[in-house]
Amino acid sequence: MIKTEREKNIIEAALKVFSRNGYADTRMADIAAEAGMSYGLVYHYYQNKEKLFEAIVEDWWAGFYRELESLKVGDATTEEKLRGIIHYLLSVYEKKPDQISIFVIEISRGFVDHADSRGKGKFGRLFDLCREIMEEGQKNGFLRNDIAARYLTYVFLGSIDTFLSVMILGGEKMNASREERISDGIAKVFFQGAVKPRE
Amino acid sequence: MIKTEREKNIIEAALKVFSRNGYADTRMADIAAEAGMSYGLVYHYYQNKEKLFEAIVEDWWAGFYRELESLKVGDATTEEKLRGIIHYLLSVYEKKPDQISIFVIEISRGFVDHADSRGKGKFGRLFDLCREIMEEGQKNGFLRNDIAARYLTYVFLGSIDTFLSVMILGGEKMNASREERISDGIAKVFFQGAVKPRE
Amino acid sequence: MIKTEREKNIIEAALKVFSRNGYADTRMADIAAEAGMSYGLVYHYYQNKEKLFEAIVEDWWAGFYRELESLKVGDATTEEKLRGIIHYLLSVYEKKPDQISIFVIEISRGFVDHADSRGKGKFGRLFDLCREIMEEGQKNGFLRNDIAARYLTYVFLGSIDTFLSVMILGGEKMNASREERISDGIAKVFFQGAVKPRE
Amino acid sequence: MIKTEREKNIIEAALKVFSRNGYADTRMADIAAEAGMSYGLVYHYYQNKEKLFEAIVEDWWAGFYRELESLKVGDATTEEKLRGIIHYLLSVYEKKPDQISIFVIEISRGFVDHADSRGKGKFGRLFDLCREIMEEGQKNGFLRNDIAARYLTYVFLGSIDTFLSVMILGGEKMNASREERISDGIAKVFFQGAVKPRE
DNA sequence: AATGAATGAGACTTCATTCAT
DNA sequence: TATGAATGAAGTCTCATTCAT
Repeated sequence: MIKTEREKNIIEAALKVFSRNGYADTRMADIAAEAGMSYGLVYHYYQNKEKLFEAIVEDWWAGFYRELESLKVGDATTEEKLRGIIHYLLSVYEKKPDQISIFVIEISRGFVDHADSRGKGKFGRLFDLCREIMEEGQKNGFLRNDIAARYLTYVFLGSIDTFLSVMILGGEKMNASREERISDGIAKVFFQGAVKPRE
Repeated sequence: MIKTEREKNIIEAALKVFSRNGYADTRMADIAAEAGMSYGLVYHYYQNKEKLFEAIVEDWWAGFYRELESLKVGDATTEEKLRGIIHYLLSVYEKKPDQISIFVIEISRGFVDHADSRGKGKFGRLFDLCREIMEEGQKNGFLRNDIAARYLTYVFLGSIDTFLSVMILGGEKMNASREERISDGIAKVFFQGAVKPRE
Repeated sequence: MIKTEREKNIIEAALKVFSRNGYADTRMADIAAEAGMSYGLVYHYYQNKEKLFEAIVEDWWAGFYRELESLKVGDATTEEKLRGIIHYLLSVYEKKPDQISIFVIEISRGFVDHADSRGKGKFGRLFDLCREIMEEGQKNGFLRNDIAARYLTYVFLGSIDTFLSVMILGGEKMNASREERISDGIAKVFFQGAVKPRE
Repeated sequence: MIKTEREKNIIEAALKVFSRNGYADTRMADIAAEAGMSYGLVYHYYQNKEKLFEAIVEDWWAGFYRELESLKVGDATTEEKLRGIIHYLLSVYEKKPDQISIFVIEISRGFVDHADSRGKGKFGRLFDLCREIMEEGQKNGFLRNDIAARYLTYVFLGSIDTFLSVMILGGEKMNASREERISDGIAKVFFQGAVKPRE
């Protein structure tokens, strides 16, 4: 899927506006204005608003899956893999907060709407991939197996998701050291629990 | 805030439709139809769509805060309090899934929009209440204090939120025994971590 | 046309609200609120908004005609009669500014609309009565007859009308001495002209 | 303020419909139909009904002020200047009766409403300009100064206004010779008074 | 490629009026 | 008499989308 310069412009602008206003409150004209072109031209490249949104979502998932898959098949330990996911998501937030914003606001929730038009299936695939890593971790004895792998997945992804949400909500800036601290916090709680270990 | 029968009708119908279609895709006419009345009557009771939505949100938070506050000030242990929150949210889901749906879809995300009109401040208060319980837990030595209380809060609420989201997404039915199992799963992971305890 | 207390309440309230907001921007509910009753009751006495408005207009014209007719048939001089009209209108403004406001805003202009529903014919009758006085004045040699009586009428009524409009616009309060001065100003210009008389 | 052809179309159509039905009873759809286009297009050019109306009013005043200012600063006598104003207004009526109609029906009265949105301030400026001419006339000894300049202004403008109103009401057609006669009638009464001069 | 004029479905909302109580 | 719940016609306005240029 090679993109022309124009297409990249549009996607970038759309990302910004969708993440700022949400899908419903975004007008094609806003996106065009943000991209510095007429809205007619946006239609030249993207059939309609829905398709444009999907293109963004597509981009997002494409990158995410690439990362996830490579993590999954790699020979890292389960802990490393899961830390890798946390790290990946937080680093995307650091570099492209709008993209995460779309993910959080429209995809991870909006998916309820419109059958699959806004990514329900894709979201399911994320869960699946993650769950497979969990199952692997249970099989190799690292993770507890008195709790279903999918439950572990929910807790895990939910934690990250809420962190991201809160940061987006608060308009918080991210930087490498902060990311380090947060990543570690999520990982620690997830792996060892919130209860203070007995000395 | 005493409500007439009609007002209850409307709120109930609105809850159903908003949770089914999301705020943006809900028409006042749909709500009126669901409530079996003309849309004019809806306007007789609620100034406009936004205000009607707010009334629902208000109801939700009112109930939630009541529960949370009573949990917070009670003399239960930190663990019991946190389990109480999990239990409360899952049980509301069991009894009134639409209400949780609104919470998850529109409030916990939509709050980004519209300044506070969709509950950003209220959401903040939830976080605060929860964080205070965490701080108490840290003070009394139950919870680890190498991780900020607000981070613990995020992981905790994020886990529950994702569970709820996934169940809503999947249209899953809840029942008491299932609720028990899920509650326990979330609590276990949160308290003891996902790592398999060494025997 | 005997009116009950209730009917007088309504007319008074309607007068106030119509004059404040204009016909189109007045809601039946506003009138009812102003009258301290439910709008259902307003309908009990007046068939609809149009009819209620007409009743007010009717009242207004009834009083005005009574005055005009009595002036016309009286044995006062033409000058006295015309001064009488000026005086009457200004004194009504002093006592019931809302009533004049209705006259000015809705009747003297709004009459263009709705065929006769808002008083076109009545307005014509005012012109006629006034013109007859002018004609009489021309006949008895007081008024110049190189100008059509109806033109004199327009100038005469137009002057008063504009005074009233400006006062209403400015929210100006009227009192006896002021009324005296204004009456005299209008009369002087109308009778002797604005040009400075040669000494 | 250069206007496209379309904008002129719209203004013209709006002028016609507003003057025919009044502001409140004019629907945007009517204007669009009159202009032979969809109502969407009207909104493409004018933000909303209020703004469209304002644009018309703006146009009207712009032309009027241009005339008035040039009259005021010219070196004509006071009498010529005032006759100039009468002539201007009547000639506009002759050429564009709708425009005068708007002025008379909605501006010169409707200004009471909506703060300034319908031209209260502009109307005040007209009074001021006219009053300045009156004051000049008083200073140079042409006009009587036992009557306030603003009172002279009211009588003067009121006379013209009523003529215009009556003609609009009667749907009267204007032509050059008639205009001549009316102009002269207004001027004569205003300058020399309605009283028959003693021979 | 590019523009933005043009269209019209559709949503929100108002408010006169009716009517059961 | 009196109330205000209930209805629905009608109007304003938005905005995705099409299309001539």
